[in-house]
Amino acid sequence: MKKLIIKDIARIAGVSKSTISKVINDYGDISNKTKQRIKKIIEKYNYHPLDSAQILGKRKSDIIAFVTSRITAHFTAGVLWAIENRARELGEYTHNIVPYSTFYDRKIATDLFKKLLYGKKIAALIALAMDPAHDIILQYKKAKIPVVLIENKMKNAHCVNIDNYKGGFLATKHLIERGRKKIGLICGNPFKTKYGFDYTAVQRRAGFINALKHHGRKFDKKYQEISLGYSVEDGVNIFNKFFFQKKLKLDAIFCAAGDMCALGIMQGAKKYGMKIPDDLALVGYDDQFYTAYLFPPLTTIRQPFDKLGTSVFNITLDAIQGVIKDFKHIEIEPELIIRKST
Amino acid sequence: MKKLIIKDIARIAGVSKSTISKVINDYGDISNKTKQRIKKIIEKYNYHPLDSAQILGKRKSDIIAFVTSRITAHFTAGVLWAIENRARELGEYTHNIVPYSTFYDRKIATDLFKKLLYGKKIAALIALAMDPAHDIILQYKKAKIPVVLIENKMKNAHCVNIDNYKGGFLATKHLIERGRKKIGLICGNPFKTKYGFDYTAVQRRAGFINALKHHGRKFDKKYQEISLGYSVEDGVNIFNKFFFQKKLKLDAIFCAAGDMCALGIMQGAKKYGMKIPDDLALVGYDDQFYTAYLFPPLTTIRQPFDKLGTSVFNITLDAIQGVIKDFKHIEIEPELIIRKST
DNA sequence: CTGAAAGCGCTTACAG
DNA sequence: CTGAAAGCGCTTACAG
Repeated sequence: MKKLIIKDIARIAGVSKSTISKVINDYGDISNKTKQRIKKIIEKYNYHPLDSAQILGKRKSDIIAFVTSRITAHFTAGVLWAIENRARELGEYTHNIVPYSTFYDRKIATDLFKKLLYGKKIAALIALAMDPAHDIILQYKKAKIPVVLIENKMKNAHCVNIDNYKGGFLATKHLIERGRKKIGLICGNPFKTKYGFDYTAVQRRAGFINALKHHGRKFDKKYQEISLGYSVEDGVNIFNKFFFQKKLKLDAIFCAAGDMCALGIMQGAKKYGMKIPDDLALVGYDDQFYTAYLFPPLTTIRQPFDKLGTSVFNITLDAIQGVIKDFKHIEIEPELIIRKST
Repeated sequence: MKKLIIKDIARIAGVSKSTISKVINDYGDISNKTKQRIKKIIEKYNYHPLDSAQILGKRKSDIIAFVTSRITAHFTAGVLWAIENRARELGEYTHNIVPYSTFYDRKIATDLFKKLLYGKKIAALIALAMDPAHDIILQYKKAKIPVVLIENKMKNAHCVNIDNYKGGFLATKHLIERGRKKIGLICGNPFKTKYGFDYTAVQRRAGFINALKHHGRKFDKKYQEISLGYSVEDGVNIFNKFFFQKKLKLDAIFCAAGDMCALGIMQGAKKYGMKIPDDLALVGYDDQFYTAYLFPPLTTIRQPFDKLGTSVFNITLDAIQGVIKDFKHIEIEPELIIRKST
């Protein structure tokens, strides 16, 4: 059984290829009778138009590319799932949202952005925690392909963030209100380097510093450590740095570098007999599912994936359809989840 | 700046489109000089062939589809990442492995399998924990598109599994050797229903039962509970069922339904003052990263993602290239990770 | 080693 | 409301 093509279906239905094409694409100017008849034939013969031929014919594709360093990372996976679900809900672009990993490699990312633009004619680009060159963003703009950035903020692109500043502020305020005096901060790299920097770290740190100020306290650099790996191991190392190298007497830590890193702090505390929250209050970031089941359960900042995904997908659709004039910049509210660690 | 097409590059280089095409595809019969010269021009002008035109021209695509219920689920994400990395290592099909979620919906899955076959001309299909109809597998066979199944076993397809029987056996044997007398089993649905069944549950359960037999014990149905959600909540409920409804005096549980469910058992034990492992030994399944950091750290069965990913990708490549004659059935060894919960 | 021409399977103005 | 024909941007026998 050879694969059927549009010509075959046309012959079977006794009409022209044009007519079949119009039915496939649901164009208006076909009599309802013909349309229904042909739809049945398509169904019966299990005909599927070859999408590369469609793309070539239409001079554009329906593909929305979703680019990030690692599509299977926790936060990313949550966002992607939310976007896919939103797409499915709306019945638009289901199975046409194609995820790409760049393996944390700038060169791969740059090449990919170009390939998607010139070699795929994608309908839109969604990029999570990526830092594309301005030049590339401009090429997309010229080609009229919308770019939606998550966890970053740039000109000539739509940007959706979970308000990281607010997350930092909320966490810190909470620790202050719990009566904590010496609060350590752990965050990703907030400084610009040639390899890029972590936009969320900048924001969360600013929230931390401003919450202190707001309560009449000063930020002391000594109380800050940077985690590049966001890992449990980083947490353990930083615990040692705080308490044994620097010999600080912290009574709280805000781990803006995420729950995994906070888990490392818990390991350290456990090992040296420090009680959480009595001796040390701890706030994480992300609300990874297992944090609710730790002993003690971890207070943390929840990032509302669903809202984020919905917002991103809505903007992407609007941008593709040209409904939006200006570039949108959206901040989504994070949520403080209070548990027993504070 | 309009997008450049092959004609433009041909004009710029002063050669024919055929020649450009041959350079792009690295066909042999081009003088090295010309080849190098044209490569430079392609680079300089940032030319990217439109892949849908290539697919149409070549009458086949380079896309390997990766289909599963939810590409962002824990196990899936691990496997996908391993496959992507293997592809990248080999420099083959990078960014051409396209993941699709079927949202746990059989109809969506069936439609997708057909669309990929007829509408995409994919090079191969990898499906994880999917249960496609035999009929569909046959359609792929006829079209000579290789199908590689992970976590399932069917005729006319290559199958790669992590030996779930062995995982069940190892876990149970370990508990017996720790001197446990009354061992409960929690697993996914091992029974065939019209919605399909969980192949891994069947295997792990068989391993459990046989390990008992092997040590002169009998399997008692009373000691078995089924988790359909693999969730913490399921674990909590089953804990109550075992100890309060059935009033069993278990001294061990093998939670073949995964670490999350085992986490639920730990919650239950914590709540009612049962000490792990003293009162109750516990073995999970999956070795999700956080299990090492629980109190106590969880003994569990590790599923070697990397080996699995590598094996799957190698088979897929071989099958595409037609190097394999028969359908391969591979079992990968799981690993018992002993921690403090047993 | 290189090029002219036909073909891949669709879509889309345009004419009727 | 329907169809003939040109076009999308590639590849590929084939001829030279």
